[in-house]
Amino acid sequence: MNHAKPSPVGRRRPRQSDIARAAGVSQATVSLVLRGTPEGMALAKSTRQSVLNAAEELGYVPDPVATRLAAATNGMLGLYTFSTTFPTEVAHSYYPILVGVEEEATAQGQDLILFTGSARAASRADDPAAVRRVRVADGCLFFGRHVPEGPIRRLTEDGFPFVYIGRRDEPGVPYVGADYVSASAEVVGRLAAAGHHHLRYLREHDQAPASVDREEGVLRGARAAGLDTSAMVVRTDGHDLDAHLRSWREEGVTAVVVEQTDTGAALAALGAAVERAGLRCPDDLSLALLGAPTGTRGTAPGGGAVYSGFDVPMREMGRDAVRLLLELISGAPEPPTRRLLPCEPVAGGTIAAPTATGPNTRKA
Amino acid sequence: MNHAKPSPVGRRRPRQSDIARAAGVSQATVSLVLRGTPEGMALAKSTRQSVLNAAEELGYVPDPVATRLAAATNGMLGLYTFSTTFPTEVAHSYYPILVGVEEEATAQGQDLILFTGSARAASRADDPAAVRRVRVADGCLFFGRHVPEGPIRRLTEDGFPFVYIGRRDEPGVPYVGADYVSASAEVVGRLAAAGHHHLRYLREHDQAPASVDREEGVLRGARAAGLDTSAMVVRTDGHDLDAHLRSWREEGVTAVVVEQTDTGAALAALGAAVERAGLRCPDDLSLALLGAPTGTRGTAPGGGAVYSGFDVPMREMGRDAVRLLLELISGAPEPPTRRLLPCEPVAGGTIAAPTATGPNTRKA
DNA sequence: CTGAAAGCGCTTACAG
DNA sequence: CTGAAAGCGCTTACAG
Repeated sequence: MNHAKPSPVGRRRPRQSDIARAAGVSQATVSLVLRGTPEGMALAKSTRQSVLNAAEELGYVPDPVATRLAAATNGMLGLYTFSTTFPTEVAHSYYPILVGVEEEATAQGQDLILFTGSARAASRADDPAAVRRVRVADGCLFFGRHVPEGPIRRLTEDGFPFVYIGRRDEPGVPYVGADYVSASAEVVGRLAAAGHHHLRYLREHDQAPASVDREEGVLRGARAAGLDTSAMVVRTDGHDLDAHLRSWREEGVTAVVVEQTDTGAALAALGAAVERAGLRCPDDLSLALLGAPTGTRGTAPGGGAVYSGFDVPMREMGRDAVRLLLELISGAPEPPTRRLLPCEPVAGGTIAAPTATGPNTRKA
Repeated sequence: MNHAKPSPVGRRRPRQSDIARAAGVSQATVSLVLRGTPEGMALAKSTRQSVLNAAEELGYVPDPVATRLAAATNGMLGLYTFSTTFPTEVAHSYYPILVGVEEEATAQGQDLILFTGSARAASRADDPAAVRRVRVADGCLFFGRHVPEGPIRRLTEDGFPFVYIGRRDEPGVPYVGADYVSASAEVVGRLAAAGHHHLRYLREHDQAPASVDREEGVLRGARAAGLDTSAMVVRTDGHDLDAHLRSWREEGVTAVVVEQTDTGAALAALGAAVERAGLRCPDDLSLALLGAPTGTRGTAPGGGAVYSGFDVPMREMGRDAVRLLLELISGAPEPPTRRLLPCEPVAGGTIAAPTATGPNTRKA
C-alpha cells in the first residue's frame, strides 16, 4: 500500500488514469494525446477530442515530478551558486546575473530552481552529493569564482547538461563568460594614450579565471603600449597600502588599475590609502577599475568621480547562459559552446592626463 | 522497455539496488538505512554498516525526483510571483523578499524553485495549470498584490501547504504580511503631533490589501488625532496633480501622505507636481511616504530629503514566510498562521512643523 | 530483524 | 489506430 498523499482535505487531483476512465480509453492513450506526440496526433479525432475534453473537465495538470522521473524533461533549469548564495554583501554582483537568468528563463517558459548551496545532510556547496541534486532539473547553470572540479566531472560523465557562468579552464566545459582580457587591455591602452607610462596593477591573491584573465589583459595592453611591465603587478590581501602607495608615487607612478572582485578587498584597500594620503583623483592620481557589474559602479575617493574602467555584462551573461543551456538540453547547441561576451568600456571620471610636474608635487 | 536516461557518456549513477547488491541486502533495506528512519536504525549494526559503506563506496546520492514521487518530501520550496516576476522596474520591491526567502531557505537546508509565472503551454500567471505546477515542491510561497483566487482555492482543497507573503482576506489562508494599518496610523499621528491638521492622503485606485490597509491606518490615525477625514482620501491614476495640489494649498493643507506601490504612480505624480509648483519640502509642505522596502527609500523633491514614513520589513517577511511554510509542511504550525510584522518608522526629513503663516505664503 | 510487493504518475517501445 | 506492460528510483505498509 501507500502514503496518505491524497490530501487531508479535498478531492485528489486528477491523473491520467482518471481521464482515461472518463474518456473510455487507456491511460497510455491519454499520455499520447496530452503530450501531443506524433503518435498522439495520429489518433482518431474523436478519441483525441474526448481525451482533451475530459482533461479540461477534470482540470488535469501533469505532475512534473512523475514526468521527470519517466525520463522526459520537466521545464526546470537549475542555478547553483558556489559563492555564498545571495549574501547581502555580494548581492550587487550576484543579482544582475540572477535577473538575466530569470528574464530569459521566463521568456523561454522555464522554471528555475535555486540550489541553496548548503542544503540537506552533507553541507558544503562543493559537496558532491549537494551538487548532484541539480539533476532534478533538465539542466543546470553554475556560478561562482571557485568551483569544485570533482562533482562537475561526474556530471559531465553522466552527460548532464550544464553551463558555467564565467570562463572555465577545464576543456569541453560549456560556459558564458566575459572577455576580461580584451577589456582590461583596452583600459590600459586608454591610460597609456592619456599619457600614463608608469602604472601599477593591483589585484588580490585569488586565482579565479576572472582574475587571471584581467591580469593577462593588463599585461597585454601594457606591452602593446610599450610599457615596462616588470613591477606592474602588485598583489594585496586587502591590508594597508599606504607604504606601497607612497613608494609608487616616488617611483613616478601616475595611475593605478585595480580589479573588482566579489570581496572588493583590493579596491577598498586602495581607496582607503588614497583617501589617507589626501590624494585627489584624477588630479593627483588616475584610477581605473576592472569590471563592475553594470549599474553598480561606485565612485572614487578624493573627488567622488565614477570609476573609469569597464562594466561586466552580468545580466546578458545570465540570459545567454540560459539560451546555451537550453540548446544543450535539446541536443543541438549553436557552435560556440564556450562564449565570451564583450565588456562595455566606461569612460568615468578617474582618468586624466598625468600632471607633468613629476612625482610628489602635491602635498603629502 | 525504457529511455536512454543512462547517459550517453559515462557510467550510470548508482541507485539503491546497486547498493543492495553490493551489501547483500534488499533494496528496501537500503532505503530504510539511508533514510535513517526508526526502522532503519533498528536494523542490525552490521547490516547498517555494510549498507552505509557500500553507499559511500559507490557515491550514492538519492534521486530527488524519485524520492518525491514516492511521497516523501524533497526539500524544495516554491516561490510563485503574481506580479511580473523580477522585472527591472519592480526589482527594488521584489528583491528584498527574495533575499529573505533565500537566506532562510539556505539556513533550513531547502532549495528554492522560482516559478516564472508564464512558463509552458497556457501562460498567464493566474492560469490554474501554471499555478498547479507548484506542487513539485513540498510547499509554496506566493507573492504579489493581486492573486487569482480560483487556483489557490484548489490548492487549499488539495491540502497543499502554502503561505502568502502579504496579508490576504480569504479566511484560513496563511500569510506573513506587514502591519500597514498601525504603521500608517503612526505616521499620521506623527504629522498631527507636528502640528498638521489639514492633510491629504494620496493613493492609487488599486484595491490590493496592502493599499486597503494603508488607507484604513491613515483614517484611524486621523480620527485618533481628532482630524477631519471627510476629504482626506484622494485617489489618483498617476496623472497631473497640479490642480489638486493648488487647491489643497488654498484649503490650508500642510501635509500630504502618499502610498508606495510597485508602480510608484502616486508618488511620482505627487513628486512631479510639487516640483513644478516650486514648493520646498518640508518647508512649504510636509510629505510622508507609506512603506518603502528597507533601504530603497528615495528622496523627496524640493529639498532632496529622505522621505519620512515607514519601512516595510520585506526581508524579514521573506524569512518568516519560509519558517511558517516549513511549519505547515511538517504539520505543526506555531499558532498564528496569519502574521503581521511591524514596520519600522522612518524619521526622514520631509516632516516639519507647518509654517504658521497660513496657505500660500510662499511663492507660487 | 529483513524481504517481497505494491505503488507514486508518468513515458515509451511493443504488440495486436 | 489503441491497449497492455514495463520501467523510471524511490517509500512504505505488510509479512514472515
